[in-house]
Order: sequence, then C-alpha cells, then structure tokens
Amino acid sequence: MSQMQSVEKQLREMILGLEIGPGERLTERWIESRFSASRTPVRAALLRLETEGLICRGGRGWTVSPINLAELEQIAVYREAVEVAAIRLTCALADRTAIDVIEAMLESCDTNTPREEWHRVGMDFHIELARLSGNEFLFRAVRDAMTRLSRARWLEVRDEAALGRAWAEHRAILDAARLGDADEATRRLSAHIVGSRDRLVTSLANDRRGLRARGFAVVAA
Amino acid sequence: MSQMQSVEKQLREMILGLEIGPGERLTERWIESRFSASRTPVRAALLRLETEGLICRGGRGWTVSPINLAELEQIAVYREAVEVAAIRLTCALADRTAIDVIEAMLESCDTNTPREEWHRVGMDFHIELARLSGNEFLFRAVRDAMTRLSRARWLEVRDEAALGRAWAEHRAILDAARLGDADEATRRLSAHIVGSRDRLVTSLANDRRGLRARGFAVVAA
DNA sequence: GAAACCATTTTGGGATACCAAACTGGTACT
DNA sequence: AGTACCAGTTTGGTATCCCAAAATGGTTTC
Repeated sequence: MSQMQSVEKQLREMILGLEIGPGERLTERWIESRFSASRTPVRAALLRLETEGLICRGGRGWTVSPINLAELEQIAVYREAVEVAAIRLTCALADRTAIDVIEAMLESCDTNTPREEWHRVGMDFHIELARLSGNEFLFRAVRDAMTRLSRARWLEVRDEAALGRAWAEHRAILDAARLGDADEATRRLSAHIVGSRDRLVTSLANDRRGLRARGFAVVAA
Repeated sequence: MSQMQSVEKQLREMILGLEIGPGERLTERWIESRFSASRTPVRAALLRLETEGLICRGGRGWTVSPINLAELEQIAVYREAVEVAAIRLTCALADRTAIDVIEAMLESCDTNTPREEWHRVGMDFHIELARLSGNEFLFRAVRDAMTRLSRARWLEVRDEAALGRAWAEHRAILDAARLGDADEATRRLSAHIVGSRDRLVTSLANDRRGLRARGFAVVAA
C-alpha cells in the first residue's frame, strides 16, 4: 500500500475514532512527523479527506470538521432519499437471498457485544443494504453519508432500550424487503431514518455543552 | 487563484469540452508542460478530478474516464431519487418565487441560441432547481451527477424537436412546482429523467461505432 | 494599561530531484 | 518468423527545498 493510502487510512481512523476531535487544527507538518511520511503523500491524503467532508480548510491550515447539527439534518434528508431508492431496487430483485447475509450480521450482535461493534454494525447495515441495490452511486452515496454521520452517532448517548429499538427496526425493514414489499419496506426505512435523526440531533443539542467541554466542536449551523 | 485550482479548472474544462477524449491517457508530465505548472498542483488537481469521476487510474497512469453506458443508467436512477427529493422540498417552501429565476433562464433560449448554450442551460436547470431545495447535499449530488453526464449529453444526437420537447418538459415541471403540487411535479420530473436516460443511452449505443472512430471510448459496462 | 508596530516563526503552496516499477524497442537466439 | 530477453526510457510515488503570506510574540509608544 502506498504511503498516500496509508496516511489517508490512518488519519481517517483517527478522525472517525475521535482521537482527533471535531474542530481541532491540523498541520501538514504534524501529520508528516506523526506518520513518518513526507508532505507529498500527506497532502494527497488531506485532499481526499477534504472531499469526504472529514476535514475542511479553515482559512489558514486544516481543521477537522466540526459536528454541524444543521448538516446532520440535511444529511438525513439526503440519505433517506437515496436509501429509499436503493431498497426499492432491492425489493424488485428476483433474487433477494443476499438479505440473509445482512440479517446474519444483525444476529451477530447480542448483549455481550461491545458498544463499538454495535456502532459498526449499525452503519454497515445501511451500507450493505444499499449495496444490494446493485447501483454503485446509491451505494457510494449511502456509504459517504454514513461516514459523515459516524462521529455524531458515536457521540450520541443511547441507552440499551434505544439500541434494541433500532435493532428491531432494522429487522423489520429486512422482513419487508425479503417479501418484496417495497412500499412497506420504504415506510419502515423512512420512519427509522427520521427517528434516528431526531434522536441524534436532540441528543447532541442537549449534550452540546458537555461535548464542547471535552474539546469537541459542535456547531448549530 | 492558486495553481492547483487553475489546473483543476482548465483540465476539467478540457475534459468536459471533449478536447481530451474519453479513454485518452494523461501523464502528469504532459499536464505539467501544458499548463506551465509543476507536478505538485498538477497532482492535487488530478486527485480532485478523480473524486469527480472525470479521470481514473488506469493501471499505470491516468485515463480520462470512458463513457460508460451502464454507469449512465445508474446515474439516472441516482439523480432521479435525489432530484425528486429536492423538488419535494422546494414545493413545500412557503416562498417559491425563486422558481421564476429558473424560468427566466429557460426563456433566454430561443432558436438562435447556440447549441452549447442549450447544453449548459439544460444542465443548469436541474442544478439550480436542486439548489432551491436548500439542502446542500441534494444540491451537490445533482451537480456532480450532471457533471458526470455532461460529456455524454453533449455527444448525444438531438434534433430540434427533441430539444423543444425537453424544454417544454422543463417548463411543465416548473409550473407544477410553482403551484406547490409536489406529486405532479415529481411525476413530470421522473418521466423527464427516465425519458432523457432512454434517449441518451439509445443514441450513444447507436452511435457507438462512430464515436469510437472519433477516438471516444464508449464502453457498455 | 492598551494599542500599534515590527521581527521572527510557522504554515501551506509550489518546484525540483530522486527512485523503483513498468513500459518500449530492439536484438539475439531458436 | 517467432520468441525470449535485456538495456534504456518513461512514469507515478516520494522526499526535500524554497517562498510568500499569515500568525505570533515581544517591545515601544501614547
């Protein structure tokens, strides 16, 4: 793997894992020394992460994108449109057995599963479901949207009940899709996404003070 | 403007303007000398154009993305989902007077207008309509999709009647949106996009031989 | 004490040198 | 004639150096 890819991957993981907090400043020189790479691959990696929305140019220098509540709401609208289109395509497929693979993914989570795994599976559910549509653009759109939501979802305070409810909603969506009932699957998926958005934004808005205290920039617009 | 932006802009225009044909190979050194820039900004520009899908890594070196018929069909599905979501938001707006600006854009085209202008307005119609939704992600999605479709649409053989029909469809979409009739606007928009896609793919598939003879790579998948 | 000013440092943007891998063209051998 | 092989060239990937602009911090001035 080239240094460019290596730096990009590691830096993305640090940002998504909140090892570098939202709003923190980045300098090319720091990254350079941190990953023992020269500036050329570092700059290439920064350019790519910028298009992913994980970092942005903050006047002079680079900034890890703050968590933006208005943006989270817009992303929810966007992903709803795209995920609905994807599941409608999937419901129209003759062979929908691949849905079982996604269901198995859900089943692999139980009360002993670490929170980090729940988080990953929760994202992958939507991403893999979009992949089934066979449409590369719908798939990428969902994957990119989930990447942008990842940090906010990790910060969201979710109790055991909320996790279980989301899990059940995922199951219900799959059940409708397996039967090829596009309208029902769409209704359930839309409700799930809208519900997720509301809980997410509410949770972050409430914790905004605490998150800022931990050094995480959470902005309203 | 930085050299990076300058190279990116000029190279994008050359690709979209088919001055560099689909499928052609690019070398960093050629671009370097062509635009009198060093490899650093050239490399940055290439990385950005890659994320736009205008160029791709072809094993060794860079290749101007071929026109891919299967991809065009997938993009049509994608943009339909996104544009429909956008126009529904727009129809729900209290103030829809901005629609008149788009209508004025359409009106500026008549039989004396050069073909290039028709092409640009045809794209901008969809982009600006998406912008009205106020959702940055829907807007970007439409803009990026139209960028990817741009070269193919330019190559499409369209007679006077087809241009007029598309123009009338655009008008009809605006009329429904202005009244706030989301369902009717959606129906007309969907039909328009599906029709465009069919004409586009059919036209390119028929002309594939001729296009290849002109040095334009047109692939089926 | 605050504000204006200037020297120093830091930073991103750009230029260039170097390298290993891949490609090219020709040659020798069968 | 065809094929295997090899030297030379080209190319993207990387490291490093330079530069102008912006930030920084201390000092002077009012």
